[in-house]
Amino acid sequence: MEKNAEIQQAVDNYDAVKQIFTEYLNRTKHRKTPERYSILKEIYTRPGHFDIETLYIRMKNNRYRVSRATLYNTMELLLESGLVVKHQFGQSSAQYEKCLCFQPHDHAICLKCRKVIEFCEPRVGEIEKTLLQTFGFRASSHSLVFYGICEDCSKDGQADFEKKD
Amino acid sequence: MEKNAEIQQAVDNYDAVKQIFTEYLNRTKHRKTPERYSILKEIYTRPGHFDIETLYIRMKNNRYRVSRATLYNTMELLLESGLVVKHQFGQSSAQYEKCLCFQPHDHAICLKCRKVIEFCEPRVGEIEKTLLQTFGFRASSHSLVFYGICEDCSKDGQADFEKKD
DNA sequence: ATCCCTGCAAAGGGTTTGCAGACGC
DNA sequence: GCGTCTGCAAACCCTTTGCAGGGAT
Repeated sequence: MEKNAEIQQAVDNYDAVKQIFTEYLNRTKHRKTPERYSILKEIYTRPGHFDIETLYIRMKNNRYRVSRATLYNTMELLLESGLVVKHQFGQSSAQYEKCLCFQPHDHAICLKCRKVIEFCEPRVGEIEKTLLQTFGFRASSHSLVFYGICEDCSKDGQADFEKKD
Repeated sequence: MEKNAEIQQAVDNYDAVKQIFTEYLNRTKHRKTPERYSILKEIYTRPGHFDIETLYIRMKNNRYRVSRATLYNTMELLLESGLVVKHQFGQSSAQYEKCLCFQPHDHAICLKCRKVIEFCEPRVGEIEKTLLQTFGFRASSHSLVFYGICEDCSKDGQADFEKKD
């Protein structure tokens, strides 16, 4: 329980993450370039989801000079090292998220304000078991996304729905 | 129970679907063009998932003349009429599937052979309820996809894993 | 000094759009 | 005949690729 909190804190700490990344780069014989570390830093010092274009703009505003090509390239390494996860919500551009993958979690996206809610769902694990029993399918990962209306937007526009009695 | 079977048969029947589509076109004041019906027919007389390019080739081989633009356009109508659902697995092209949406279902995709398994999961509905209670989020739809190795591919390549005792 | 990595720009693939002609209404 | 739908091709967006120069090792 408290161990999880510790881990989570480590995740938010750039130095710890930097070390993990360095080990990954050493292990896979990739060069430790300043661009790669500045990208990692930018990702880990900001909360939430982001796409490549957003990250590109953010880094540009922070006086870093990185090309989109390098961003795509580096995201690949971060994905493989498990420091980042990638989501493909709908048909728009891919969304990335910092994560050490200790806790796979799921998402609910508001169709009005595009807000993303994150939550953990142990029952998904049970569904996985059923999948194995029924089809012999061994799941290694999953994606669960709910689309709907969040609480705030529910209050705003659909107040009439509530009155219905 | 048996009613479901009846419904399912109706779904597979082009004439029944044609009528539903016609009603939709009337209701929404869209024109009933031959292209739209031939697309609907092509979709409903073949099983499984497909993408636009596959559908385009298939129709070309069947002496139908439709452009990709019309396919995209018509898919939009079929989506809105509930006769087709759209999936975005990964970052490749969108996958479509015939469906009257009586039974929303989920998918498991084999990372080796790309086979898609379909299954229904009532527990997802329970997760939806939790989402409403916890965050006040009203889900209107969802997407649940498992990635892993199917039974067949498990036998092929990972036989060693089974022996482990 | 090697040769991987970077930045730039062009190419690529899927989807959308603009336009002129066709045809459902 | 009016106004929408079609086919074609160009435009579009996100992502990948090719190439020459630069920097990590």
